[in-house]
Amino acid sequence: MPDSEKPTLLIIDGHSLAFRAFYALPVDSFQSRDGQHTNAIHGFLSMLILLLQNEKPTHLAVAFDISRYSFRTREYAEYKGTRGETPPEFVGQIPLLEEALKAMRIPTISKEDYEADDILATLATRGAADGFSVLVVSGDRDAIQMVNDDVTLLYPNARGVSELKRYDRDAVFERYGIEPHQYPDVAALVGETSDNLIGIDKVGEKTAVKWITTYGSLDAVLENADKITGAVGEKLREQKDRAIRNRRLNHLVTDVELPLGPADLERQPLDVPAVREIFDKLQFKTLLERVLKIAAAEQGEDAVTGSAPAAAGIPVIHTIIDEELAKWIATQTSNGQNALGLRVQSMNGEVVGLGLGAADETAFVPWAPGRPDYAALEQWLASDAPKIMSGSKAQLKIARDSGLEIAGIAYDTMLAGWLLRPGGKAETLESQVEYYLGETLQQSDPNQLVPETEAASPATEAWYSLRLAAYLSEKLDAGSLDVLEQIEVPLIPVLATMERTGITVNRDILGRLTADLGQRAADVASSAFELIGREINLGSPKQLQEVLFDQLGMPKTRSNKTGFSTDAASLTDLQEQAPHPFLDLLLQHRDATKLMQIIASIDKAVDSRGRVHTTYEQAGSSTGRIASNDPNLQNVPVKTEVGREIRSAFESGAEFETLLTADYSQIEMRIMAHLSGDEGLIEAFNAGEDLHRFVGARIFGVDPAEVTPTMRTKVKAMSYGLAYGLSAFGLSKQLRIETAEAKALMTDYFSRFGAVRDYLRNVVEQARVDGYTTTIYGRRRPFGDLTSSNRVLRENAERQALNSPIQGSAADILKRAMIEIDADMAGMKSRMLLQVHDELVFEVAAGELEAMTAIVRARMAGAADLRVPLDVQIGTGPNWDAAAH
DNA sequence: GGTCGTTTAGC
DNA sequence: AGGCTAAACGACCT
Repeated sequence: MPDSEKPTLLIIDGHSLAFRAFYALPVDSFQSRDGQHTNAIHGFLSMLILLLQNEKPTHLAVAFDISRYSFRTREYAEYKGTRGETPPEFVGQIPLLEEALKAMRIPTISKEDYEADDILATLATRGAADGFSVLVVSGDRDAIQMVNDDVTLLYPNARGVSELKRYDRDAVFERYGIEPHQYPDVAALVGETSDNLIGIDKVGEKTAVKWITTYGSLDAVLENADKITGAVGEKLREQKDRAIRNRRLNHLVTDVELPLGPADLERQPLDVPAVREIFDKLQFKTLLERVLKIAAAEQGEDAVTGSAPAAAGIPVIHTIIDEELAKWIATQTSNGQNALGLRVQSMNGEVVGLGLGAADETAFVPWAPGRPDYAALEQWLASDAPKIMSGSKAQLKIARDSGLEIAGIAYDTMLAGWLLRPGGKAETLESQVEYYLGETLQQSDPNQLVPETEAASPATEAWYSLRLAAYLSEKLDAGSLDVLEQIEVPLIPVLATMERTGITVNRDILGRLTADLGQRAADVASSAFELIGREINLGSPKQLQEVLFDQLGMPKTRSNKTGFSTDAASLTDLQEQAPHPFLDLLLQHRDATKLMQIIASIDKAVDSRGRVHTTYEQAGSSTGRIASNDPNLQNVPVKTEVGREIRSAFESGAEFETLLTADYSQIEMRIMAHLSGDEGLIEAFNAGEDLHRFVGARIFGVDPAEVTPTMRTKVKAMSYGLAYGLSAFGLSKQLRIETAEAKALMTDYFSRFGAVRDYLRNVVEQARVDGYTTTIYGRRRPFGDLTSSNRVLRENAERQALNSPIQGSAADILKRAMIEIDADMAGMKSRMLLQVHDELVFEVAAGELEAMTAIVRARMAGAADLRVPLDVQIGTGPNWDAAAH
């Protein structure tokens, strides 16, 4: 086989190259945030990248010494004894280097009792025998002995690691005048200072080479020692034991037993997220880019075959417009069994194309009104045949708007990515391709009217969805995968339907409220301006600070980044310390304008049919909750009278009988009772009595009937605060009581409900060990800061960790209920409209109230099997306020 | 025009 | 020094 066709095995002496890099690069210029030195890692990796680019190895490994002790030091204690202590700045870089290599999926090999060079020699020998072209990278001169027709040595020159000198057979001969296999014989005679091997006195390289070329080998030289004249001959005869010992020690072992052979060292695709993580930690920005670039290039080369596709690695896109489509789908899915990637392309809310992605083929189907017959495609879309998508909810909605039904959504990479890393920035298909696969999804530049780059085809996007799904599923733990498949994916069409349905809003009510509030705001503002003698922007914290603290000379409130706080709590405090009518007016103004804002945000979202459609953010929160936006219908006011008037504007649709609301009472406390197993709390819920009254009776040692409203308020605040990691200070602040009293309240609470305290402590402790928390259904949330030395960061993380399983489990439970309710409602006219964390809102069609009540109650109460019952409160009425209870 | 900080509505 | 959000606004920067 010609050399050019042989696979290339590249093997590297890790320590030796890293050590060279350490001395070649200035220590001080390479440090990460936390002061970790990185010069050796940087030098090593940049050399590695060059090697990957220039040599394009098909197989690759890095060998490391385990310690400085080996069979050689046992045989000759002084071996390498001249080497001083390893510099402390070097120590610690090796594990990080190994971590980086692991992320790059480059095998590292070590063997007890042997040196890295023995591992290299073994791999080189076996590789050569197996038909590889072998490249050895080592800074140890003994490695020269490995060189032969199949093995080339790359040796760092004096300038460090930026250049490697290539020693093949000819180059060795040119440099030393000997064959590579003779090198150890020469070295045995000359000695090797760096290994503390002393050679024959007076014998230098010139003499040694002359002898070896004359006689052929060290053995032959020693046999003919008598013939060598002069003082050097005398020394040779005197000191031949040294040469023999040296030769024994500098012989590299070529049959070390290794866990991996050359064939196991095939180049693997990078673990892109892991590479990002470690390079980020090391702060290697440009190196990261270079690594990802060559990784992408390698991927491309692998996949390019025959007629090359436009972008590297991506299968050719078939544009299919006729009956071939049916055949293509049937073939690619094995008649609907196998999943395909699917992407709905739209323009101005209309479907204009569909992308389909299989493992090795992709297809694009143009879509237009008056389109050809796509019966097979439509049938496949509407069937349960599995589809893998990215951001499917929005596409599902658009498809439905265009009269296209999509069922069988089996996977959504956006949700999978979120479950893997909840709470981060929302991912897009583009960012996922970049982040998880290290490749680039072509995007048209949204800032250019005539984009220079064309966006990727929906077919390509569908193909990427498929690849991402495979990657993400491997990364997800069993619990998260379960949440994905059992909760999040089934919820997609339910949410899509709710969003499309929307809820009727009575704009007349909103208009009236806005007018009233506007009038009140204006009145309050003018009174306020009169009081302070000038007109300011009451919405400007900066101007308020001038008025409050400079003009009116009020005591300073707690400070924030821009000065002193003017929030409601601070203003209420001020009102007590330095009463002033301006404060009341300001609070009233805030109240009125806030409500006006919320009304405006709802009002401007009302569509031509009088309904507002929120968008649920399914993959955004850290805990598993759904968020609502544009407009947010999860923060519609309710606590004040005006708030309830706003809610009264949300009505059932004209053809419906009533609105129905259903909510869980104290679901988070019930989850705490379940998770902690606290007998007292469980009894409280099973007793069916008012929770806070029951708990208050226990804590204050009175009969439930004797629990005063004050006692109840305190207990309620304490109970709710528990799930948030509330401190005695926070409790005292909220209840406006002394810290000592708050502390005593907490002590009393925990003396009665100790298992709750134990549980909360345990959650944090477990999260510290695991690095994440888990909900009842297996949803995870990772935490890094629980071990932080920064107290603020650590304590914040602790409170988040103790809250997450509770809030997250509650979210899981309502989601499960929604899926079940939606299924039960099949064939009914009534519709699910809103989700507000622990509440669902429905509009009920005539004659369906009884059935709906039964379904909703049964499914919500039965959504979880807890040690306490789940209490569901249901109410009905013509509007959201009236339907509340 | 974009981002940060503050404030406040809900759970 | 209380967990999870969305949204509006002012202030500041480019």
